[in-house]
Amino acid sequence: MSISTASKALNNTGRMGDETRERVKRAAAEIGFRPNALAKGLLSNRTFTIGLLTNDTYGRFTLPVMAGITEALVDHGVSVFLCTIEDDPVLGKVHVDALLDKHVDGIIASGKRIDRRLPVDLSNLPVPVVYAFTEGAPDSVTFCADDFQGAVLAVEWLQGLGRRQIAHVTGPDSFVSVRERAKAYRGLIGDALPVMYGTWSEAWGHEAVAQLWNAAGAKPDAIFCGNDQIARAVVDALRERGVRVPEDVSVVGFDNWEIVAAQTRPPLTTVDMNLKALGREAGLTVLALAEGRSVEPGIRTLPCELVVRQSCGGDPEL
Amino acid sequence: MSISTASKALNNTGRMGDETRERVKRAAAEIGFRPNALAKGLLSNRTFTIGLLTNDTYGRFTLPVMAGITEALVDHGVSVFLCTIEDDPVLGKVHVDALLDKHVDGIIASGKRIDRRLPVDLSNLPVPVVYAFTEGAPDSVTFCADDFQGAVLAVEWLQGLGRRQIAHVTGPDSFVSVRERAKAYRGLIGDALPVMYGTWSEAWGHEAVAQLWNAAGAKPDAIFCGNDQIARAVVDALRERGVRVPEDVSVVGFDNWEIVAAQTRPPLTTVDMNLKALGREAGLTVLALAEGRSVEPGIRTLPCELVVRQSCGGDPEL
DNA sequence: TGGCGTTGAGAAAAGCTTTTCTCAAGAAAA
DNA sequence: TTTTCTTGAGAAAAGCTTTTCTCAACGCCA
Repeated sequence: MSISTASKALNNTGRMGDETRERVKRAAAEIGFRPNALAKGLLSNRTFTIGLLTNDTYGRFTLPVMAGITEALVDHGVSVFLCTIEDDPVLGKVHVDALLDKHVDGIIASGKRIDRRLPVDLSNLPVPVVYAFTEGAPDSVTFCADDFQGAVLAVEWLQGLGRRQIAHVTGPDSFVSVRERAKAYRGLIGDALPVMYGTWSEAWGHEAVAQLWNAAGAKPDAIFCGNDQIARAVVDALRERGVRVPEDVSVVGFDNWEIVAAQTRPPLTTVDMNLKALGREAGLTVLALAEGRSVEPGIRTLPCELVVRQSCGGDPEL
Repeated sequence: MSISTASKALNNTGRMGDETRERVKRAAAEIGFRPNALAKGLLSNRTFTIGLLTNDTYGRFTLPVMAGITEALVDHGVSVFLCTIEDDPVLGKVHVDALLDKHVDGIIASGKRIDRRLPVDLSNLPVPVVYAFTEGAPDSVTFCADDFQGAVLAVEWLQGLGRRQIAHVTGPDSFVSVRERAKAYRGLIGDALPVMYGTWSEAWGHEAVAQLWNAAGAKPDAIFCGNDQIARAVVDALRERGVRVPEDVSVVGFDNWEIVAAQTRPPLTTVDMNLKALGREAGLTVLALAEGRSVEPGIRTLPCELVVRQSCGGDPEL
């Protein structure tokens, strides 16, 4: 039996007797034959591997993205190299070179904020590059969450519950995400209350509540927080002051970071950025590019959704 | 110029004039020549890739392990496929098959607890397998943290601070880690106080404090917690009761999960399992096996270390 | 000057698949 | 019976490196 005949039998190509084809397949199954992906890749210029580059050490954002990528691509036989490059350009180059040497079919760049670039140059690479949750090069394909729409979702939810004095405690206004969310908030509630910018820490959540409650005048009946850590601290701080959540004040977070949102007492209603879906899209896109299909460049924003738990009141069934 | 001469020039092998060698190297650098790793792998049976298999969705334990692996191997030109297989045997097989097709040099299995196996059969694979923070097959190489020693570290630290009534609030006793830590605790403080088994949740931390403080008799002056989430809840619960940490009660956690330990008020003194070092060792070991060096099978425990913050008092400088 | 050793460089094979070409045999048509 | 198709199967090349072998040329010694 010649090698070429066997190859054709297994790939259902070429012309041959059905009986021959079956016989080959049986024999192959019997000896547990595995075609060597390296040889195949050498020939076809497709390795069915991609690289995921990130500077997100804790995997806070990258892990959901990675999960989405894998979910979308594992069925296509694609495996993913995860490269955590911190913010080190040298390390970045080492990893990118390793990926290129291995002839990955494409690279997805990810990160921990959408207005910063990875410290590596990904232009003029011989493989397609897609950006997910990090700033992309001009004319590249970039996926990110719709911060504006997410914030609208949160604030409208609070308004729908009858809340009118809605405060906004958020992160540093150097973040585009923060400014987008603040803009959406402003658009819905006007200029009655100031946006409270701070750091992404629990300490700031406590501090902000202190500022709000120590000030003279009416207190907020709802607080829209820039992330779940702040929200958690806000909830804790309110409880410590004897303010009931959600009866007296509704609190909504951002990120749906399970590990924080679900452990807060009461568990947080929060905005989920759908990072997994974002990863899925990015994975399918880089695959399309690898297969030579053309993809319109530009920034694609994916909608957020609200995950209702108990920190706002309202009927979780709705 | 023949291809073979060029190859020898670039690899500093073969015999040729220095001038020729230099000329080849210059030319290669000029055109940005990259040897094709696929072709090289086809020939040498080394792909400089390994697979990391895990069922730890949140990356709580796997990410530090991964960071260690990468850190140890990136210098050797090795890239790592990360495969999150949840607890799905089918998904596990899909990923393992994909890895084998791609001829990874080895596989590292990891997980979220050291007394459970991944839902995949990794015996009789054509590549070496190393286990890190998950239960390994018999006669395999397995790395895990020394829970007993870590617990000793924690309790002795409390004792060194003069604490005598040390409670132990921990997770379910179905976990080997929990039993190991409890055993170490027992060995040091005797049977005076019961070990309090519960769940790995903040709720349990609150509940446990309630039980301890609602009971009649003397209160503990220290609490050794089974993980940082419990420790955080314990600290919160104590504060809510007006008990001062660390003045009245010292609290020590386990895991050194930055995101929890550093945000707790006060920040947690906690046991670090050195997962990064564990990953490094696992990476170097799988590399050694891939290179044909022989490695003694067995379980290797790596020592934990105590990270001193402020929840115990004592001088962090010591 | 003939033989031998050395040195530099090229040829060829191996590693594994897939694809394209070629070819032989058998069947159908003339 | 001879010619023409059709069908099934094998040969060969390509994809890229590395390694082993071979070979030509040159210098040196006898």
